Amino acid sequence: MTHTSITQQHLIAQGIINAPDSAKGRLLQAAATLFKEKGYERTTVRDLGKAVGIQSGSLFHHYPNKEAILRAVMEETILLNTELMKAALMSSQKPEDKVLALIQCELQSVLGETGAAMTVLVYEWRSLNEENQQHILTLRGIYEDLWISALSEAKDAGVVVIDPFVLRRLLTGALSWTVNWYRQEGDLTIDQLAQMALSLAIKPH
Amino acid sequence: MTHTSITQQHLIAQGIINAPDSAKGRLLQAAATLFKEKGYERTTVRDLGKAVGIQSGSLFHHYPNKEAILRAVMEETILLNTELMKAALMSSQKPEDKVLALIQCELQSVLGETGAAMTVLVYEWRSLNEENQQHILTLRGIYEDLWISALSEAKDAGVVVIDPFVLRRLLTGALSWTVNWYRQEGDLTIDQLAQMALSLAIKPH
DNA sequence: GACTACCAAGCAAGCGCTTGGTTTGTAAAG
DNA sequence: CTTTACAAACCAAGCGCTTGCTTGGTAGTC
Repeated sequence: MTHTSITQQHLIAQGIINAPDSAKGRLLQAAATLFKEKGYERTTVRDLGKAVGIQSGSLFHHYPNKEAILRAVMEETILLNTELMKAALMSSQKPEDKVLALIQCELQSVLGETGAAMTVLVYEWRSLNEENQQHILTLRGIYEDLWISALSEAKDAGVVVIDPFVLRRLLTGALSWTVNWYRQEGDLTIDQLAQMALSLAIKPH
Repeated sequence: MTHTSITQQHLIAQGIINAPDSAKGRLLQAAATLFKEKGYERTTVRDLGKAVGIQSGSLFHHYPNKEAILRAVMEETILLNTELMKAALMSSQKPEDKVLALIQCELQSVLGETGAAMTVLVYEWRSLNEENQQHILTLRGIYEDLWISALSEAKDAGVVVIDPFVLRRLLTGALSWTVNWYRQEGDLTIDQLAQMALSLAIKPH
């Protein structure tokens, strides 16, 4: 079921993220799912232990505390998706193609396999202490820079009319909110949705 | 400081919502602020008590349990903002003016005085049990119908190109997300922001 | 034989909420 | 104008339970 991309394999080989079939990897996957469904606060360490089949106390052999698990979930997904976005950008030349690639990529992140972790990244950052928030914010900065430079290019090319920073923020909300309504089973494909989102962002040529 | 609109006064007079200077009203305002800042789960009844200057146990004289406070926060803000939106729609005729009115209204809801409660409404509905979720969903349905019919009108008039339901959902995300980045102190006014959002939603005449 | 991964048990703190009793506001009865 | 009555609003204390996390010990592996 689980599909491991080349990008993901590179990061695993470098020891940057955990393999999804390792003990830590399975824990993080389960944590992401639970944190998304119930929220971080409502998820207990006993829930986490049960989800991976160990006692709650044994979790603390892998992570010093519950918050470190949340941080790891966020850290791994932002690192992975930053790399995926870089890869997607490389195969696009025209500014509007780049923007479409970013939209597709972000929708895949949010609605696909890493969706649970991405949702947690977006909606649970309040549960981190200041130090961890700062850490995740730094990683997110790299990701956001990719967006800003692509949108700025598009604006210079004349296909985008409003300020790239405002546009990015409006898109962030629009795209991340899809997790609350989009269903794979429906008629609307992710690519169709990406096209619709693109049609909002750019003006007709 | 607090501005009480005519619409709000009507709802108070009818006993539908609590006056902001009543005991319950002040509790709900404090609850909205705390729930927004710390999240519902991280806010304790002792926090709530301290915020309004009473013992935590005394809260249960006004509401049967903590969740009822959350529900009341959501209920009052959705009722108020539905009425505000109806009022805003009445002074607009052209489809694109109606859409702009809705965008302005929703941004005011999210970024203005009822902002805390609106944020709670959007982000904390998971903390309600099924029955309360259903109740709030029903109220929200009335609100959403106003949006859908305005967007459908705009589509029939040819100023909107994508499906009204999808567009509404993309707008929901974009507009509610503003709470995470928009600051009153900056250069960007709410009306300017509303214009930008409108420029995404409709195509130039 | 050292190390990793785990279990079984439980502790201290914090949680939502209850209880029994006191104060306060209001309004009719004397 | 005072007295009596009563309910609403609140306090002080704490109960029962769940929480994140710790501890001491054990099974399996290189």
